[in-house]
Amino acid sequence: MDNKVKSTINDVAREAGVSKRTVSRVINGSPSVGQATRERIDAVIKELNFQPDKQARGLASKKSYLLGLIYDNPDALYIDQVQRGCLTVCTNLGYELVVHPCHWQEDDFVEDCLNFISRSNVDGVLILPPVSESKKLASALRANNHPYVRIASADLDDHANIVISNEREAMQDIAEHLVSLGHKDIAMISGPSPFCSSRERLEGFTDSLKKLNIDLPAHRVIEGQNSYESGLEIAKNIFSGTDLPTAIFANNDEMAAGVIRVASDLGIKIPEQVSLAGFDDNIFASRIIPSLTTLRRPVQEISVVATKKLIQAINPQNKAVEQTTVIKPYLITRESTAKCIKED
Amino acid sequence: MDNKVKSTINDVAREAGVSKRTVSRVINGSPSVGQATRERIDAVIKELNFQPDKQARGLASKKSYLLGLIYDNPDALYIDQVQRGCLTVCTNLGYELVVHPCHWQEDDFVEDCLNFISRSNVDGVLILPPVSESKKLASALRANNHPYVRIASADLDDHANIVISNEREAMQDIAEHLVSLGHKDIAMISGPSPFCSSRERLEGFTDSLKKLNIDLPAHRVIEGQNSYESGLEIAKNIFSGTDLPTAIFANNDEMAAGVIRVASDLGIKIPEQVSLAGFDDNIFASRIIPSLTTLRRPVQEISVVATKKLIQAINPQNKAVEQTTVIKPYLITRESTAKCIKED
DNA sequence: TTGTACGCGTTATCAT
DNA sequence: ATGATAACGCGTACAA
Repeated sequence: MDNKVKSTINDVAREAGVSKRTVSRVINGSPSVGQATRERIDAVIKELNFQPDKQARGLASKKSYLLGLIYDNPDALYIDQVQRGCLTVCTNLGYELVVHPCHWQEDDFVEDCLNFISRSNVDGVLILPPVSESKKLASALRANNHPYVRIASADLDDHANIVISNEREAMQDIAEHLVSLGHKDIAMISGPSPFCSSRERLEGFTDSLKKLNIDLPAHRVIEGQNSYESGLEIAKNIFSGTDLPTAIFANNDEMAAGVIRVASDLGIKIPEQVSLAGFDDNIFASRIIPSLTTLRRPVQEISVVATKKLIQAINPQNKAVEQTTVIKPYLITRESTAKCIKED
Repeated sequence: MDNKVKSTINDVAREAGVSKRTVSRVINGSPSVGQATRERIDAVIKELNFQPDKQARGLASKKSYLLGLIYDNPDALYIDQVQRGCLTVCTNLGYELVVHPCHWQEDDFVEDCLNFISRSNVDGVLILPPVSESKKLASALRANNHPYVRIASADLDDHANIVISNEREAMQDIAEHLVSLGHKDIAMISGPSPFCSSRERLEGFTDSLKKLNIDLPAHRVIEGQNSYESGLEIAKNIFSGTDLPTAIFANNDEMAAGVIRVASDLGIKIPEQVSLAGFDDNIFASRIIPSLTTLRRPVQEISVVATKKLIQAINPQNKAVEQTTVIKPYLITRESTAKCIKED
């Protein structure tokens, strides 16, 4: 196997007895190449194990065949799934994935991302929540003509530039699930109010419950920070009161895990006394005791769609294939929710 | 801010009134540039916000300033930490990180990795366990002169090419911890025997216990698959027996989580009846009930060292700074281990 | 349908 | 210490 010698387009051209311009045409799938010529060149390409050099290609065409992944998300599992989904598309189309964690709360974060893009020469970027909610970043990218696709939980951009996880609608499923179990006094530990996802979930939950004739009063909504510690703190508050809700929805599994911990410490049985549900289907949602009823985003599917959109945005000449834009999370029922035993 | 126009080395040269060769020298820190010239050029570089183009640089110098990360590891948290550690070094030195998950059990995996390297033009690769244990991959890389650094749990390469997590020695800590709590009848759920890490941990545990005059008999060692499901299965076996061990060490937190689940289902109290410890300090180790005593690898620190080594391997002209090679995991004590109550 | 010639932004060779 | 000039591998007007 002549792996050692990297053959160039010139080698292919010489070997096939054509000019390198024609080889270039074949590589890039130009239609104006004779059938016979194309086959001959294809054969030589295989024989020589030729792969166009990304650097040279980039230098000449202003394309790097690199995609950037911008995120600032403590959920490693989420990131990992996004990366894997993304790469299934990338590899097929000759793209590579360059990762860029950032700190979106910091002042220079937009500059930092812009800097990353020009440094690395990525052709476009995928932006994960919650960074994807940044209006500033999106405008900056648009202003600099950088192709991008956001993954977010609300409809905050042109549909060519976004894939939406419809969390508002997904909340209907958990609302119906809890109500069908007989719960009427339900509490919600919401996420940080600046996040779209928090608002979508809170409003989706409230609305869905209302449709089922259940009220979610203000005192039953407590804002958390989406962290385990925050879950601990709020759970202590809830459980120290005299009238407990019969069910709790936590904005994510992290906080739900905090609730489980406090309940366990206080001897409160989940789901016997209080039902509990989370959001994410985080890795420990199925491991924890009791295992968590939760809503799972089809993360990998979402990132596949997003990557396809991004590559489409980078290559506008390919006529736009219609792409999905909205994907709904779905309910996973486990041990932490059960029939409400409280009498009316 | 003239962000829009990307200035080139020519702009800098013209503006500074020198040839571009000199600018190039300044960029690359060549010593043979006059003090005054250097300062003038530096000023222009700042003024024009000039950044050398990676593509062009790569084409000319055969360096892409891209680093590859090769792994096949279900533990997303581990990967994420590696990436973050790696990037702290990368960003400072002008490198970017390209990720490449692979399937190291498959036949063409070496070829796939080689392919990735030539496709992406990465200057070198970081290899994570368990892929890092592959002798075939390492030889192939060496044969093709591809710089690489492995992160592994045993001393299986030249110290310039490896960072070792000394798990054998770390096992001494958990052994001492359990014995100091009075445990004498200890079981171990080991990892898949083909993995170095499994062997290191098993032998390390056995030896450490022996030094403490505790025997780890063959029937107390059960081989697992490092998966939650595998933990479930083995735990069912152990707990269905008549004489239970007083402590169990599981090769990772995933399997330990399985043990906790089965114990909970069977009404066996951890740590009251059986102490339990894991390895990794996985995300749920601190969330699960009871929280897990475990061994944590300083993953981020390890990946920082590994990345530095890799960049050093890529640029051999920089005189080798002495680098750490061995880093020991450390014990984290939580709820799942307690005093042995069983009488002698 | 195919080929020629040049340019992309940088590094490297060899002078001076 | 500095500079002219040729690579590097590929894409692309323009020509044929």
